[in-house]
Amino acid sequence: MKQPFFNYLKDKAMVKAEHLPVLIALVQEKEFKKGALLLSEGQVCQHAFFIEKGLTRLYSIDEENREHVVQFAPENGFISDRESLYFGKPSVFFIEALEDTSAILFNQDFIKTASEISPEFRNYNEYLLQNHIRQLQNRIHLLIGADAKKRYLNFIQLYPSLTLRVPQWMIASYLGITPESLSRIRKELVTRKSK
Amino acid sequence: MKQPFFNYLKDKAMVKAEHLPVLIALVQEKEFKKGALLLSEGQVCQHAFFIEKGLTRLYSIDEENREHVVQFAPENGFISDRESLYFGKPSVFFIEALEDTSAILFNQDFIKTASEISPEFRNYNEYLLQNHIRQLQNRIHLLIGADAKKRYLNFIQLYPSLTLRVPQWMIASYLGITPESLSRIRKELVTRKSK
DNA sequence: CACATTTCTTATCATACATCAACGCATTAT
DNA sequence: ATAATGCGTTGATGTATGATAAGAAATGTG
Repeated sequence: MKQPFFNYLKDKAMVKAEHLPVLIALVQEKEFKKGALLLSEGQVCQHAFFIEKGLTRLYSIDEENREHVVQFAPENGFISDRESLYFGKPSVFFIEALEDTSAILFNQDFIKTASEISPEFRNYNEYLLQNHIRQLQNRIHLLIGADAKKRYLNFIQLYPSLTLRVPQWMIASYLGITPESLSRIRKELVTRKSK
Repeated sequence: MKQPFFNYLKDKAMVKAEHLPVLIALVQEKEFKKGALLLSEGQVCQHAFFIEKGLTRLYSIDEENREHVVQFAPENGFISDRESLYFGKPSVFFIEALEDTSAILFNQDFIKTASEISPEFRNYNEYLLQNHIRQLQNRIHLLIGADAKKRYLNFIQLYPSLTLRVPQWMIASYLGITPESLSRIRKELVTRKSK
């Protein structure tokens, strides 16, 4: 149990062996069936999730009932609504398991405590924040400056494994276009390449 | 001087009086004329900037020589290329003074040292990161889900003062549209309202 | 297995926004 | 003053993407 998270803390976050059992004892593990919601709109997000196995997405539903995918998180990824978690506001997002998923749950208190126990954890947590900002800024950059085809090409380059596991219409939603448009783009790319 | 930064640390970041002089001693102050660059593409960003007076923008120039405005920072705002600063990579961005500007410069070392000296500073720094993420996610959300008019209305609501100080074409760039389109949107809004 | 549901594709038409070009009005430089 | 430059506006036209609808393919379910 909790083995992937243990390994992740050890190898990626470089948490010292002595601190590992202490930290691990503070988190819960939970299973979610495909389609289950880890977070619903209106709830205050109580946990961040570390995905041990499976695949999840963060998305919203707007006034016109359209879904907008904000993020995917597969194995070894983190997912949560930081705004809700950190600021204690009701979330406007859903988090859904796209496959049967096993996740580690931890709250802000855990992050605080773990940061005090382990400087390595603290550093890694800051790294995660910085990295998150980097990704978001990159995405904004693409949304502002690149057309749909470029954004799609960037996506498959950045997340090749997701391209296969995630339904196309969700990728379209992530890219900010309709499924039909993505379908056209893919068609064009295939025929272009075969020339 | 450094008075505005001093006040900011005291009032916003809640840094204790005893720590203030120590921290202030570690940062530099610098003036930039309108049009001057605080950071150029290709450079590794060495500082984060706290704007005491004036106005700045972070932007990039793409292959087709188009500018894309990523962020504005007026008085009491922070601006930097976090990716370059934190990860030590050459920046793809420019930071420009849009007005005569007075800024406080500080590097990663300062943040580290200040965090060790003052827990309040550490907390505030984390708050800034979380808040940055919140803003970026919000913007992505708008870019994905809202049309240009909605994004503009959101902008003027969020940054009413900027709307007056910043050239329209830069706002258009920030919104991801052309200056011509923004001009038309504004025209439409004016005539709608007067009905 | 058969049936229902979801996902993907394709086609047609509609629209938001981009492009290109011209002009007026400031501001700045000569 | 005059010229030059930058910014905002407007009009004509083009293009990428959206909307709608229908069918094909894939997937799930009794």
